Amino acid sequence: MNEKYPFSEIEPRWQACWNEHSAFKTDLSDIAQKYYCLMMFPYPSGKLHVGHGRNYIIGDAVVRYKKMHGFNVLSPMGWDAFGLPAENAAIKTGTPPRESTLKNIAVMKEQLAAWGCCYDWDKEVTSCEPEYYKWTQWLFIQLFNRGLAYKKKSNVNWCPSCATVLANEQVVEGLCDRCDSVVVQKALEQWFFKITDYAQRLLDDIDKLEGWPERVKTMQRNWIGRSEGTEVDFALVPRDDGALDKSDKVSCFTTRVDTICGCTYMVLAPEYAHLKEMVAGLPQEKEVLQFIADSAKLTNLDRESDVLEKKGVFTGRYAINPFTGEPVPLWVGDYVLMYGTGAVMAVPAHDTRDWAFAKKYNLPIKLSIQNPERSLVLTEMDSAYTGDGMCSDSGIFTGLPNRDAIDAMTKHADTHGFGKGTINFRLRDWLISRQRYWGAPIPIVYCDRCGMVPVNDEDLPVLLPTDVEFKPTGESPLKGSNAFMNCSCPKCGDPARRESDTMDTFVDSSWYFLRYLNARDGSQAIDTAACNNWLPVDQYIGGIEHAILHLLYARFFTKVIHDLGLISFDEPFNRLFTQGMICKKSDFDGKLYKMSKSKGNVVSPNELIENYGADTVRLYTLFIGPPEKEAEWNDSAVEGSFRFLARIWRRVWQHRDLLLASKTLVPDLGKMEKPERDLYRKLNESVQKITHDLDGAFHFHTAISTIMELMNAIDETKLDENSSDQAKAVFRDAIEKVIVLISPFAPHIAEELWKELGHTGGILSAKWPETVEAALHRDKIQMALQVNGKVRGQITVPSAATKEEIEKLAVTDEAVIKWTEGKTIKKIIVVPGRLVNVAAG
RNA sequence: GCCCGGGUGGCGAAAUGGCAGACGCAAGGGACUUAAAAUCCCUUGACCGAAAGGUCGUGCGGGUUCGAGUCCCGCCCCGGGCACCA
Repeated sequence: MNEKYPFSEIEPRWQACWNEHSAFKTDLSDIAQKYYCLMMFPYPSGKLHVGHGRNYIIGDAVVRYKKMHGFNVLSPMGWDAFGLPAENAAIKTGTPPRESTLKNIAVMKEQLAAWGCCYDWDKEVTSCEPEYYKWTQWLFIQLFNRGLAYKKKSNVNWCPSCATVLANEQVVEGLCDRCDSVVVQKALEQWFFKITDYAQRLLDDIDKLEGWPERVKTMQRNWIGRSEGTEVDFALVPRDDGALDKSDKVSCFTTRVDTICGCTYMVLAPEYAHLKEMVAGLPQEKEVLQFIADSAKLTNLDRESDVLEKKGVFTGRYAINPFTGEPVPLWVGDYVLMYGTGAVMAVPAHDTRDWAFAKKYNLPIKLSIQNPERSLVLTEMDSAYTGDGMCSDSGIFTGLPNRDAIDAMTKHADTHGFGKGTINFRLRDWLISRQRYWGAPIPIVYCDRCGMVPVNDEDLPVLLPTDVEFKPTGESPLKGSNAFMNCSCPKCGDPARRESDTMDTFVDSSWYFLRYLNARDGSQAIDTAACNNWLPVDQYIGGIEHAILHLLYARFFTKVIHDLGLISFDEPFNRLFTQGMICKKSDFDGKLYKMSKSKGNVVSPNELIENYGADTVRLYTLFIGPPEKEAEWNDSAVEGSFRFLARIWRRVWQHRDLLLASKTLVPDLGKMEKPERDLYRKLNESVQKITHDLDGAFHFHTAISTIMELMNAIDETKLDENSSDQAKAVFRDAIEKVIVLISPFAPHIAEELWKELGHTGGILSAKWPETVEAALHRDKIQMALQVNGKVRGQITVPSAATKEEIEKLAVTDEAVIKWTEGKTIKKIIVVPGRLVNVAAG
C-alpha cells in the first residue's frame, strides 16, 4: 500500500474482478428477496456524457445498496436501438444503421464499465436485433387481432425534415421534438394503437402508483385530459331547396350545459364530417370551401398560437337549440378542433372566446346566468361573465343555481332524447407507423383477395431488408426492396405485398422490461412465470423527459399484455425515480442548458476518469445536489470529491499497521472512555442518518455529507500505538464503516481498502451496518436557552433531567436573568433535547 | 388561463414548527517547502463595535404561535406540464 491514492490502477482491476466473479449475474429462480432495479435503457447515440451518467450512477448505487441488504437484485441493461439518428447517419455517411448502432453499443458498454456500473449482461436486449423485434412484431399482431391496432386515413402530424409522421406526443409546441422543424398536417393512411380504449384505466390506475413522483402523475392526468360534460343534439333546419342532409342534426359537446339557453350560434370545426355536403349548392358554399382550404394550410403552430385571431364564416345553415326551440346560425371557425364532436355551442355572454367571436362578427349575445349580485346587464358588460350564479332566462331552469342546473339539464336532455352526459378525453390514439427504414417492420400483408392479413407466427420475424436506399422521400425506404415487398398471402397463398411502414421506436421500449426475463428465449415473447415473479419493477430510474411518452405507453402495453393473459399485473413500475437533468453553461452563449453536443456544453467522462478516477466522478455526481432536481455541472467542485476519497485512502494508509493489529478488537460501550464513546456515537448516528437518507428519497447528497462529517470526527481523534484497546477498536470500526457506507457510491476504493483491512470476500458481501441503539445515548445534553425566542445562552443538563429541573436551571442562568430583568416570566417551554424558551414580558 | 414544482451566503446546498447556513466549492490568511504541488491549521451571511457583545437576515406584505425557511391568507418572480379542449 502506498500513500498516494492509486485510482487508475485499482479501478480497472476491480471492474475485471466483478466481471470474472459474475458479481451482478442474477439467478432468476431465487425470488425469496427479489429486487428488480431498472434503469431506462439508452439510445446508442455514440458516447455517453456525464449528464447521462447520473442515471446509471444513481442506479448502480441503489443496486449495490440493496445487494448489501441481502436482496437478490436484478439489474439488466439493453439498447433502445432503432430510431432516426442511425438512419440519418446512414444517409450522410453511407454506413448501414445496424453497423453504426452496434459500434456505438460497444463503445457505450465500455463507458458503463469504466464508470463501475455493473449489469447482468446475460440478459441484454437490443431492440434492433431480430431476436428482439420478432416479438415486437408478434405483439403488434396480438394488438391487431384484438382490434387494438388499426389503419385509417386521417390528418396526421408530418415533419417535412424527417419526412415522416409523428405521434401527438412527439410534437412539442408545434415543432418536431427531434429536429425542431415546423410540423404540418397531412391526410395519410396510418397505423394507430387504440390507447383511447384504455384512457379511463390509465387514468384510474394512476392512483395506484404510490411510489411515483406527484408531478409525473399530474402530467399523465393532464395528458389523458378527462373532461365530463353533456352532448346535446341540435336539429338541423332543413334546406330550403328540399335536398336531404346526411345527418339531420349537429351534436355538440359542452361542459357548461347550464349556459345553453344563452347559446346564440354554433361553430363547426373546418374538418367537421358533413360540412361540405351541408353547404353544397348554397350561396355560402364557395366561401366555406375556401375557408376550409385556408385552415388546412395553417400549421399546428399557427393554430395553437394565442395571438391568432379567431376567424370564421357563416355556413348559411341553422340548427334548433333544443332547450329554447330557437334556431341558431351555424358557423365554421378555425379555432374549433376535432375534439368532442367537432362542433361547439357558442354562449358569448358566458365564454371569453365566444364573446370575442360574437363581437367580431356582430352575433347576438344573450345572458343565461345571473351573478349573485344580480348586477349583470348586457349593455354594460365588456367581457363574458364566466363565474357561477343563477340560471336566468332559461325556461323551467330559471332560478336554479347553475352548478345544479348542469345535472338537471343533462337529465332533461336525456329524458327527451336530445342529449346525454358524456366523458371526453384529450388523449388521442397512438400513431405508430413511420415511413422510415430503421424500425421494426409492421408485420402485415396486403392481399387482393383477403385484404389486410397478419404474418403467421412461424414466419416471424419479418426481417428488415438490407438492399435499400436511405434517401428520405416521404415514402418508406422499404418500398425500394422488391425482395422485401413481394410475398405471398399468409391466408390464401396468392401473391401479395408487404406493409412498408415500420413501427415507432416507442413501441420497442414499451415492453423491454419484460423481455429482460427471457432475453434469449426464441420460443416466446414473454415468460409468464418469470415476469410474475419479478415484476412489477421495484424501482425504475430515468429521466423526467419520459414522464408522458414512454411511461404512458409502457403502462398501456402492460395493461394490454395483462389482458392477453400473459402477465398477472397491470402496472409495470411500482416505484419511479426521475432524476433531474445535468446542465452546464454553453460555450457559445453562456446560458445554462441540458448537456448536448449542439450546445457545446458536454463534459466527457473519459477525461475525468483519467484524471480523477470513476469513483470521484460517481461521488461528485451523487453529491451535486438533490438527485431529482436539475443540477449545474461544476468542474472545480469535482476536485472536492477527489480530495475526500484521497483523504480516506491516506487515513487508512497512515494507520494501516494499527488498523490491522486491532482487527480482533471489538467495541464495548461499557469499557469506553469519553473520546471513543463520542466517536462511537457519531458513527452510529451517521449509520442511522445515511440509511434513512437512502431508504426514503434517495438523498445521496446528504448521505455523502454525513460520511464527510463522520470522517471529520475520525480525523479529530488522536490515536497511536499507546492508545487504549477501546480507542483502537472504535477507530477501526469507524474507518471500516466509512468504507462500507461509501461503497455504493465509490465501489472501487471501497473494495480496495476493504481488502487492505484484511477482509476476504468482496465488499458487496459485507452487510450494511446496523445502528447500535445503545451507542446513541448521551449522559448530558446541551440545550439552547432562549428568551422570547432569541438564543441567549446554552446549558448542559443531564439527559435524565425532568422538565421541572430544566426549568429551574434555565431561570437561574445568568443570561436568562440578564434578559428577563424587569420583566415577568409568563411561560417556560421545554423542548426535550433541544432548547428552553422563556417567554417574558 | 389552468395544474405542478421552486425562490435560503460569492456558488452547489442543509434544516420531523425548535440554536438558519450542516457538508462541499470558491476566496482570503497562515504552517510545511529552496520553490511549486499535495497536505495541515485558521477566517469567511450583512451591519455596528477595539473587544465583549449587539442588531438585522431564508422573494414581498400580513397572520397563527412561546417560537416560522417550514403552517395559513394575499402578492411578486423563476422553472416545468397542459392549453382556442368548448
